Amino acid sequence: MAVAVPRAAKTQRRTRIQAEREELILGAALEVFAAHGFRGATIDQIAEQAGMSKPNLLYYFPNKEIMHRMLIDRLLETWLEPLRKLDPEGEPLTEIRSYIRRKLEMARDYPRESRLFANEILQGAPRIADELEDLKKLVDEKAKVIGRWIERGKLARVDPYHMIFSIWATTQHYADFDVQVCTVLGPKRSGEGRFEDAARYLDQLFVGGLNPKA
Amino acid sequence: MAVAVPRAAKTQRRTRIQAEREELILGAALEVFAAHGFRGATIDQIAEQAGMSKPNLLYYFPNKEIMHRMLIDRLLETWLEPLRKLDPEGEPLTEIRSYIRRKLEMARDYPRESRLFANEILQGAPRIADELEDLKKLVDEKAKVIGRWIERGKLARVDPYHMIFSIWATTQHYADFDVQVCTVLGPKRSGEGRFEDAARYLDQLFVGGLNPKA
DNA sequence: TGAAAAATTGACCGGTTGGTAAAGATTACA
DNA sequence: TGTAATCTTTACCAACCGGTCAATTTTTCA
Repeated sequence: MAVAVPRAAKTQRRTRIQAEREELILGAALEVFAAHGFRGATIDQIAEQAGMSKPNLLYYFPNKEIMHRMLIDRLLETWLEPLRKLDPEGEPLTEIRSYIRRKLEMARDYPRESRLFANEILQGAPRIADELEDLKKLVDEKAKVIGRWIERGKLARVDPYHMIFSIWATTQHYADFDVQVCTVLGPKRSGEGRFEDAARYLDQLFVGGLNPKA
Repeated sequence: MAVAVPRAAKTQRRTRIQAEREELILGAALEVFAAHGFRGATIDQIAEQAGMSKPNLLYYFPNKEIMHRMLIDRLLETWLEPLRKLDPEGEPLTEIRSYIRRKLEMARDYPRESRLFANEILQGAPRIADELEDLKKLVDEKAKVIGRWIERGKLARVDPYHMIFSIWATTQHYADFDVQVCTVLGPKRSGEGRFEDAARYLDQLFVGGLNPKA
């Protein structure tokens, strides 16, 4: 009789338990979505990971899509922060280098978020077409900045878009393809030090490749 | 009564229809697995893509795993060919540049294979642990070659393993993240010319980054 | 403390999925 | 041509999956 949908209660403020449980669930969902993709993840798995029953989980999030959507939204917010921080007034090569460093740190510290995103893009981004348009706007803006740097002779004459792609690709690779990276590096080199090696290498690669001397 | 399992018939050679149908099915399976991942793909989808009924498909491949396994095996065979071709006797920078070009061509011509592999790695490579070990051996071998080139002053002093990772990442990015690449480039630049632009950029990046002058 | 609100659970439901059984249609070939 | 092997289809099943319901337990707070 009584419609008991506290999650959707419009004007009602959230309980302490609500806030805690929602965080717990989102963490579990991130783990499972990142590991199996949207279709491959089951609500039961997420519930078990969160240590609760399926109906209990569904009491907080009415369905799978909403959990996924919330994770994607939250992800994009923090994920694009390094690119937003690219400072048009800064020293070009320094800006690019710290962008690369920050992106690599994110791959190290938030691999699940990276894989969540990769899963979604890989399967054609069916649920985030709008967000990709926003991403395009940000990239357009930053590509212009990079273009101006090039005009001023501060960087080699490269395509700014493909430059950004190559930064994304090389840094996120260490999160998305972690299993492959660790297997290939072998047990001795696949400790956390691999990120320092990667940072050193990428710095060499991009400094060499983007220096305007050529 | 009679066990009718012609696919598994040991010593019997394959029918013409068998060969045709198996190829048809594997093509359909590649399409669906690449788009949805192993778990996300359904036998019904694959059967429909192949234009036949599900039981008919299962007459040729007894289950989903076997189709997937066969695709992965076939994929790795051709996928690693460019790396195998890296010639220890060739001119180092030229060898690397053609390796990059070949990998980029594969991303352009076989994007489904790339996505199939990416899906598998992304989800922890549960079904191809053995194959990854073989991959490691090949990379170990080629890393030594690259190491010798560096010792001889033919390449900048970079980590060969991370160098290979960066080549994989930047080239496969154009297959795996195609949706994102096309959205960001916009309708005008996302034609097939994007691969030529990518080739030009990657050539600049790696030639600059790997030149031994520094 | 007590009662209302919030949180949790077990039982259940309709649809999907991987896979099977068995009978019918087609093809190869002696 | 006849028939045995191969191929295809219809009907089906058990397990799983997303989600609901109603009842129970726990928490909040007047």
